[in-house]
Amino acid sequence: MAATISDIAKAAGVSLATVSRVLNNSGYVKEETKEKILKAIKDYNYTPSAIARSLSKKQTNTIGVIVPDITNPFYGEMIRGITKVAEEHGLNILLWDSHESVEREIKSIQALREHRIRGILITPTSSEDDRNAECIKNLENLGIPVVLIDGHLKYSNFSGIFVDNIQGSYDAVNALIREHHKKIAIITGRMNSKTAQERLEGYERALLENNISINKNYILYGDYSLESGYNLTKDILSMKDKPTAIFTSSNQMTVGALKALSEHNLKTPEDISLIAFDKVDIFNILGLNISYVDGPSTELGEIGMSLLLEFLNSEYNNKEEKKITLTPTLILKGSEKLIKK
Amino acid sequence: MAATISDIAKAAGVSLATVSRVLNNSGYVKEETKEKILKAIKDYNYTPSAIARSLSKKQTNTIGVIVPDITNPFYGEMIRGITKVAEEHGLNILLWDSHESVEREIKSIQALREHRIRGILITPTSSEDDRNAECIKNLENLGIPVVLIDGHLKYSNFSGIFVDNIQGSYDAVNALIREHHKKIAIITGRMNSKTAQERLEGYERALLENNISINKNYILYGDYSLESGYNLTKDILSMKDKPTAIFTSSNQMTVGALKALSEHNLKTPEDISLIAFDKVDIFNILGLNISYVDGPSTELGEIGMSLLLEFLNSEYNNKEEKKITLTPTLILKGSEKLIKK
DNA sequence: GTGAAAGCGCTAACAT
DNA sequence: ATGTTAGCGCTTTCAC
Repeated sequence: MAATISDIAKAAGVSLATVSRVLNNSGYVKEETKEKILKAIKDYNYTPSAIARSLSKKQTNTIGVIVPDITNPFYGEMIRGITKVAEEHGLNILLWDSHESVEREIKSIQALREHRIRGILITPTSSEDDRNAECIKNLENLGIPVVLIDGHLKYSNFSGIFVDNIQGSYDAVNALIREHHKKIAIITGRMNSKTAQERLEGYERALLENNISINKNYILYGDYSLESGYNLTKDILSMKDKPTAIFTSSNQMTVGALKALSEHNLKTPEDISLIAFDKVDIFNILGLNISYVDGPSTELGEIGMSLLLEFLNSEYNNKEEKKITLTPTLILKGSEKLIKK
Repeated sequence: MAATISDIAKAAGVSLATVSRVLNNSGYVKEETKEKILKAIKDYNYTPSAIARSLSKKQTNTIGVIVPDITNPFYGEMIRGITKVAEEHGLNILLWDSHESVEREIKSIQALREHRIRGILITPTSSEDDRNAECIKNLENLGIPVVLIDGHLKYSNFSGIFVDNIQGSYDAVNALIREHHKKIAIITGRMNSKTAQERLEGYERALLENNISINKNYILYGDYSLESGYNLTKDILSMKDKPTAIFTSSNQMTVGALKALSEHNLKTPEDISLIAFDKVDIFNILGLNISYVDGPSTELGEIGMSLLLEFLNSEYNNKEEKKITLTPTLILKGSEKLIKK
């Protein structure tokens, strides 16, 4: 159906090679010949086939992106960062949403491999599972550079751009302690995620450095979903020795926590204090003034893509791994305050 | 770097054709030969090239998706719907974010054309611009089926899945009128969008049917951005003859409106009533109880993709256009109430 | 400046 | 049941 390069060659009365030259702006072509070819291209509404070109060049111009949840604006912003940089370099994005499932992650990687992507950007769902790590190691062995964004893999010798989760939650919990909170609960993620482990670590470190002993009951494990944040917060609210503050370690769980508070007609910080990891724009827009640790979503995407470009441009050598860590900023809005009653 | 089909053939001591047969499960292959080939595939960590396959078959397995704003969860959910159905049929998604810009939309379409996508799903940014319509008409002429999702194009003879915007806002405004509101403002979208036009039309129709004359001052034109919702709401609040209710016609603008209200320390419905078009999950989670017209995001994606599949499976004939319209549901939460002071 | 021809990795007749 | 071969649409040497 669509015109091919030889249709154009025929129409312009030249050879394929010449058409290819004007298509790629390579080699010398007489101005007059060029005109003829350009006209034929227009007449035929011709667009070169990236497929044929890729096969011939033995290289595509697409990169693969795998995120855990496309409906989470955090990842939407990350993708914007990625595409911004990718576009500047003529790269297309093949997108997959893993739905926080390692199985789907692996399937996605397989599909991307078939498409001979130049490189891959991934926020892995689990850092404790052998399967995704192996699968991704495979890519590297094939010479396909991999950049992790804000998430780790087992055997962590992968390049990537990360957020200093330990520092982030350490700062957050310290802010609570400075307000004289002693009973601080944390709602953290699944323990097969290094991110969750680190956020917990920052929490514990802050407590210990301040000689506050760790109360296991105050450590609640969610799964990054709104529901888990909601349920765990209800659990917290029904404790006999109720915490005076909650640290929620992901945006969806924070929303769930606030839902629970709202249902109980509790306000922050009057009734209970709260600091969140990750921004939820709407909170502050609505004047809720929730303090939070700001993980730079768009920046993660931009820097991650730039890192990948470095690998693509240099002769890629999977021995030299490169890790960049961004330190998140603690934004205090008032919800951390301890209101004496 | 990566192994090819002939590496496998050599390793297994058979011809390319036989390997191809087991790869595609076509034709007869002796069980024993098959075993050998499968083993070679494993040994070489071989994955067939979708590129080469596409070129040979003269058909890819990717479809293009263009949305106006990937950071908007509405589109995230829509994409989930699309990918769910696409995956079941072995289709990959090449994603583009138009950033609400026709120029970017056109560039995206060009990139997708180069990749010889099977079909395209698009939520166009403007329905008044000749350029995107022409560009997309072009695709159809090439035999590439196009499905619009929740957005129109100039010369509207395109297939697609839509939301009954007129009915949606008609219902919403009627609900306000039933509460005895007479002064109702609308914050609608850019007038180059048919969606915005329709939402305005429903508004006007409801007023007229109830013998409420239309006050031009109460019709405010935004651009779907949070900022515009915010600014226009501030404008409303500073009117001498202030409306008693606002109808916001997109989720981001609703957030902006609520930001303005919150800054003015105004509550809904006590100080001013409000109904929104599109759900903002967080509102209701936080107990804000904002009434809204529910546009079914995931469903739009699923049905849109299914429609595209129909076109792909049947001999595609661009003469028979097919439009499906979903009627949105009005969800009343209380924010529409008129509180007498 | 331009053309001829090989080759990219695969599929699909057509042979055998 | 398996092999041979042409061809998909393009790029890229190498000639001329």
